[in-house]
Amino acid sequence: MATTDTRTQILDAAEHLFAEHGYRGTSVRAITKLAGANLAAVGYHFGSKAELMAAAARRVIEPINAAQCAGLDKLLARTPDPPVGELVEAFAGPLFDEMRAGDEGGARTSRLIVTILSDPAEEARSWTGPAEDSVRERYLAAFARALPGLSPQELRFRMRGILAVTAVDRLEVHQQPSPGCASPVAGEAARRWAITFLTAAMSAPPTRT
Amino acid sequence: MATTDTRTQILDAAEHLFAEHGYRGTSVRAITKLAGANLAAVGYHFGSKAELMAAAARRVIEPINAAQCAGLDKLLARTPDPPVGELVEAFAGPLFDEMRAGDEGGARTSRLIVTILSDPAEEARSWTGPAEDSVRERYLAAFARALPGLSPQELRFRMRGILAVTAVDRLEVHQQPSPGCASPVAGEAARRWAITFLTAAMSAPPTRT
DNA sequence: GTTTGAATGAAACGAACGTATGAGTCAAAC
DNA sequence: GTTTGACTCATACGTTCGTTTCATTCAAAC
Repeated sequence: MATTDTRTQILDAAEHLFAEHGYRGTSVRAITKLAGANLAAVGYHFGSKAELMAAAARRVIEPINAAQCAGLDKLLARTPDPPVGELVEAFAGPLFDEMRAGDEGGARTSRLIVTILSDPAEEARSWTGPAEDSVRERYLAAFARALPGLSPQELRFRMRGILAVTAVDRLEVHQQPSPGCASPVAGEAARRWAITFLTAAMSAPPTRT
Repeated sequence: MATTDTRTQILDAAEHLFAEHGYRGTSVRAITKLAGANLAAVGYHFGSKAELMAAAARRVIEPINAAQCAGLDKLLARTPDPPVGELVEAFAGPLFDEMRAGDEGGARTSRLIVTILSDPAEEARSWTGPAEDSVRERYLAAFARALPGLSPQELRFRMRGILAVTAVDRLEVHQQPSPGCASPVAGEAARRWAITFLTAAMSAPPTRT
């Protein structure tokens, strides 16, 4: 118990701090201090700071990946050609669902994902496993069937647009709290706004060349 | 000339490195080495690393801000209620135009903007002047007229979505080059894809509550 | 009771960082 | 010819970083 406890507390602290300050902006000392652990514990349990980041990222992303995968399976079980809106919801929804999971700890989950995606540090891009790629490719194929006439390049552009928009609340968090607008717009409202926004965007007719 | 030359070369190098590796991932030593200048030159010409970042950001953002402002002026001179598509183009267009400006140096311009917007370092958020806010507020008002029935909160969400999507190519650059898809999709194609994508997204009916 | 091995703790290592200092350079002003 | 002031340079300072080392703790196995 004591073993797992320290490991888990370090992971929790790392998730929190990496999400808030990025990879380079977070020191191992700050993580162990927040976790109430010794400085050397990171080296002992994870090997290095980069591997700790990878472990924290895996722990956060795996359930989201699984949910995205299950959502697509459910859709495809019903019809071989799901409509765009449902594909968007199945893909983008889990990113917001995780936000509501924990009472308060879940809020930083999606922030960590976006931090990793946008972190300029090289260490943040080395750990992506084949699971993420495979899910993305499956959605890509489903969207391609739902949006005939769209070139593969433009489709990929739009897929990346989905990821970018889910990053939106993080941009808000990083900026000074906008006056006159409650910063935590509640995960549920943001989720539905994003799906509205993205469904319309994905459904746009191909750009004429 | 020699004075301005060193200052400009430092600015160029800083723009390049900040865009690629972020604020914390870029050392003053790396900047001065790339610029062919002495380490102390940063302190002399700019005062500190944070002020250098602010100067580099200002140099990049000011022309974009001016273009966004002029574009809106031109639209409003024609009609008091411009359509959504033209508002999107006037707002998002300059972010891509700057990309094509320099032969190759312009490509990093928009990347620097996104780096600043998404950089977790506190220093990256302190310098935003009143000019940026005023332009954003003017567009906000114009979009509000073009999209009646949209709550102010959802409108702000969508505005942030525009910024997020223009960040899209940066996410691509940070990831390993996607196989089977030429990474530099040419600024012009990305520009038109983004405008298609965003016009449809902004034009979506309000999310029903 | 002794041994074992995982886990923790305190301290230190070398490297890299942002910044500061003071001497040196050089064209223009006088 | 001298002085001035903007600029560049080599170097050093103090801090913080990721990592390593080694002694210590402590429950379980023998």
